Amino acid sequence: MATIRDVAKLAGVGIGTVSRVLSGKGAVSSKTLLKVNQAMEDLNFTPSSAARSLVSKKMNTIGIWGTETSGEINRRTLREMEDELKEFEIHLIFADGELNSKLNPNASRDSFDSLINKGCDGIIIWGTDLPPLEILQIENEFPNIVLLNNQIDLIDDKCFYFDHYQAGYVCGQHLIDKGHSNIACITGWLETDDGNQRHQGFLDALNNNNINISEKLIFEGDYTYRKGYEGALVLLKQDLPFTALFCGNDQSAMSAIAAISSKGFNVPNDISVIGYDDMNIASYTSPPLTTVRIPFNRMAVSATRRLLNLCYELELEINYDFPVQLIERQSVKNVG
Amino acid sequence: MATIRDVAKLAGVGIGTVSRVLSGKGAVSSKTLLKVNQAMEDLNFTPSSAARSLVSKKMNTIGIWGTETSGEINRRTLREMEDELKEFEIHLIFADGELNSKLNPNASRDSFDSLINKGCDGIIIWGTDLPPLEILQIENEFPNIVLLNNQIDLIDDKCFYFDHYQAGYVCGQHLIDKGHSNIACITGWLETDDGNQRHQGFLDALNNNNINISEKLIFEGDYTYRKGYEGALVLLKQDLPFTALFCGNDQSAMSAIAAISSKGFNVPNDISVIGYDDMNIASYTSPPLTTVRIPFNRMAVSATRRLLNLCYELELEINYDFPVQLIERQSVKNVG
DNA sequence: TATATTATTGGAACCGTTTCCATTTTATGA
DNA sequence: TCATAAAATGGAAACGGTTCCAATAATATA
Repeated sequence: MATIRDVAKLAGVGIGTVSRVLSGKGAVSSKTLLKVNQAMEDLNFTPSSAARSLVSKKMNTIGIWGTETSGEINRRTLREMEDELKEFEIHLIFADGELNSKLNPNASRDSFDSLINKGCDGIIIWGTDLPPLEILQIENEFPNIVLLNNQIDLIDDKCFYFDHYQAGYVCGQHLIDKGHSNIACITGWLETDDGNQRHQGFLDALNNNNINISEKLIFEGDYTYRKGYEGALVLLKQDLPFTALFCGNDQSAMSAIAAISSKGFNVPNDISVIGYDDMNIASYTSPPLTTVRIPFNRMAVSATRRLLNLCYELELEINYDFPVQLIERQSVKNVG
Repeated sequence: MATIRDVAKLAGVGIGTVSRVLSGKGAVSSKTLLKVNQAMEDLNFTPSSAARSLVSKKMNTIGIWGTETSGEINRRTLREMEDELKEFEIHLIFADGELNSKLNPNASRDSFDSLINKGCDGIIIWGTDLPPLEILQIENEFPNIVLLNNQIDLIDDKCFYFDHYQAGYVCGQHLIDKGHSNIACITGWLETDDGNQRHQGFLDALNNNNINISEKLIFEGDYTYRKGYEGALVLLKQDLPFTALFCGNDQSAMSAIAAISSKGFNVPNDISVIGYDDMNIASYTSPPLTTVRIPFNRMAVSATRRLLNLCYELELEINYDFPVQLIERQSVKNVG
């Protein structure tokens, strides 16, 4: 591997000159420029990123940590974040926590620390797996962090999140607007804040419209296909009829539809179903899914930019407001 | 940030001693060990990975490149690969090529090169976006690569792939075994080798059983939900009746089912559908999807290990054989 | 006790950049 | 033509580790 000294020797110049050519900063005469470029080409020179990092104290790498980095919608997001980084020649390093971080907090924290030890310039903390106090503590000695899908008042300017309460409310209101009053629900994962918020918003929409929902028609899910399917079967077994079902995410909505169909009911004629997320596939389920679109990508891009600003003294434009949008397809029927 | 010299000074020892403690190699007396560890703790010392890389010429980072890194099944895989690396404190860096690499080969190659420039110790090339000749050329000057879902004879020991022909054959045979003889098909993306192979296997199964398939009942898809949906509608419009449909992947199978249902037909009573991949959701579609399971994770883990062996002179056990498995659920009906 | 081994230790040299400053070259103006 | 300012250049020092070897301390052996 050729070094800057090899290049300098071949071009007959000093190493300072080569460095100047490399960085494009500092005066270099045009004929020197030519010689140096030629030498670089001849030697197939690539600057060592390790040496650069050593002196610049920048790794040009940011980490992303969390357990929410699975699932289709999230992967799509990752790609957009990468695009945002590409321009600045920053790379993305992953460290997923354990899948069940609550059960094994040490392993999670270890994988987080590995990102710091690696020397990442900044870290995106995705989700709510770390307790707020621990995050504040981290932020104190390592300020280059940004929270995605999480909120802590003291560092609100580093937090990017949705109004899940609002989105849940919109879903509840939509079902009511369509004339439903016997409504069931398969919640998201209530251990998570956002799962709770969307549930609360949904509940309050019913409340404000003086619609009661029986405890028996609330099934506690966890965002998985499995729980969606199970949940729908359980709800169907109650002797309380319902005409509409709100699901905590599209995945449970899809498998709930499958369960409902398997029992001989029709969606939306017998039961309307509304999802949450607007995954790619939501347009192609049978029937196509009415759902609420969470502009996750735009949010992730803003979080990425905020971190870029933090790490590299940039001033990229960022956004803190991510309005939610109801997408009407065919899984909710008007029972006016 | 404390350096090794700070630690040495505080502990009252030489830097060589600190380095020995750090690496655990070389003799250190027990009381010195104690002093040094204490000093490290007091100073909150973390060795600089840049400095380490500079001298060791190892980045402890491997890259993963390709356009196939989206979609549910693949993200799941990524997590397993990470797990494999964690043990050796290696991190994973991403560089997705452009989504349409064929349309924009330069951008793809750029993102690949960025991984090399970054100094990754090795690279996993995922998919068939790079022409074989180009890969061989790369391998020549940068031997630490491994191919996932791609095969090139000359470097077969670095290639990890399935027998998609075999899997396609299994699907065709299964439909025939179930008594179907009027069969339609929504292919995978035929621009890709694996898309072609599974299609060819499928066709040969029909051929060997003396079953004809009309050109009109072959719809060229591309693995997306959209094409699955469109394709099913197009096939339904032909005046050729069919009782079974083979889809190039589960995603198109799912949306094909949605399209078929939307036209008032029932799966599997009117039309049987068989998918390909066995995604998570395949158990929760309506009806649950009969499909062929591709043990992608196991393959990816082997590829990762092969690369680990290549980069760090390890001898992890690897596997080149990944048999495919038919998963019978309820989307294929016996028309005995 | 003197000598040969072996265990520990310190630190110079090096890895490949960037930064900075002193020096040399070139251009400018009177 | 000469003084002066501006442009271009070379290279030492620094970044923070690892490696290696010479020096010293501890232990074993005769």
